[in-house]
Amino acid sequence: MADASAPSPKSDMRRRILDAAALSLAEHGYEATTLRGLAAEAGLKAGSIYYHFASKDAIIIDVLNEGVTYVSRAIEEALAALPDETDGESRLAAALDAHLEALSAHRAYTRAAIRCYSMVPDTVRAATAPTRRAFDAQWLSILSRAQADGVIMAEHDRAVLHRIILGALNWSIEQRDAGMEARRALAGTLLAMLCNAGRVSG
Amino acid sequence: MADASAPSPKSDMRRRILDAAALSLAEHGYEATTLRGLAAEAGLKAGSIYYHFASKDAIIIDVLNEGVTYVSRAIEEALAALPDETDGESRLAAALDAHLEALSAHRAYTRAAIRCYSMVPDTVRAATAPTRRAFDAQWLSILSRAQADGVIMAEHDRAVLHRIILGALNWSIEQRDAGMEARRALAGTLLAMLCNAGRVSG
DNA sequence: CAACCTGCCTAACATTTGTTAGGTTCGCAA
DNA sequence: TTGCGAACCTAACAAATGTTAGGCAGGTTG
Repeated sequence: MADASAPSPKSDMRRRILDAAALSLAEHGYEATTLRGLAAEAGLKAGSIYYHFASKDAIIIDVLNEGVTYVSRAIEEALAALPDETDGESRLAAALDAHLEALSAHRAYTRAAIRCYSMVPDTVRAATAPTRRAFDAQWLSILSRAQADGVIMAEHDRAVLHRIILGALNWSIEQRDAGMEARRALAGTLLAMLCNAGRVSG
Repeated sequence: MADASAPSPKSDMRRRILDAAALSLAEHGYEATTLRGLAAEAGLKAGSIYYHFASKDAIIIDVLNEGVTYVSRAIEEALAALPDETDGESRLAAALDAHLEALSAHRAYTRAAIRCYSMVPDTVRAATAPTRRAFDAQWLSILSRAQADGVIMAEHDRAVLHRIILGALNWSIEQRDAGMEARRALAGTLLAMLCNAGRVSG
């Protein structure tokens, strides 16, 4: 269950630093996230952070990767939990719900990952790019299957659908209220739009 | 036509500073945007910026407001240019196109406005909030009319539709290719999704 | 010529940044 | 008791930040 890289929870300080970094990144961005600020939030002094991390960027890399991984795993597990005979529309609905729910459940990490990726130094972006590419591939695969199942019309470009879905879902982190009611409404409306697009006019 | 606050173009330095700020904000964010960096880009020294602006935040406020205003005015003018008998779906399409085209045409300003708003100091956010509220109202009004015209089913919450549209459209600024072809595909697919949502399953 | 304004510059200020070197404290092992 | 490593601290470093005070060249106006 636990991370392979952390065989025993000798100290939770590393996690507290990551949590503080995620929160600061999500709210104030990369440059405004300072080691002294993180230290104060986590309950130690700035210099001590270097016992747990090699540099500021090493912290940011971990936060950004975790933010994407949370969502990716949530979708993967939600789909894996479905019965084999689940219809295509329900599978798509489960993916949308899982994505939105993960965004909300780990808001600091996901918000940091979404909003800070393009403002971060090249070295950090390079270190987090593989995780993001895998996540993109995951959604493209979902859309591919949805089209194969006839849930979404095949004439729509998957890359375009991908951008619309990602944009619509990820935009929700800018909103104040991330309540379950708002999430259901968003996922429901988006699903209806996806599943009916082109059926009438086409 | 010209700004009331700038009766004559005695110097273009103010605009060059704003352009540099928009570019820096769009690419690197608020804290990474430094007065010395802007000065170097605009072709003067850091201290001289204070002849044109009262502070760093005064520059940022202007950039963020302009970014929103560009899109708002583009939509307003596109709709005003339509014949009175234009059908609802064409009106909605024109709004989507104008929004996307304005994002691309003034990419630095619009990207700065979209990505930096929530990372900026409270004072800056407060100074740019009215412009954004007016823009929100503009889109809500468009959606309201589209529902009245029967283009979009009335049972969908306008606020939810608003978030989906804004998210899908604004997400496009993260992409490398903002070519006209990609814009048309995005607007076309989104329009199809909007106009057909619920017609079958409802 | 003198006075003045525009537009820019230089030089400094206090503060904050990431980072490092060199401790200190504490618990566990031999 | 001695030794040792984990976990943290203090104090400083050079560099960069927004901002300000004061000055200088050049054109316009009296």
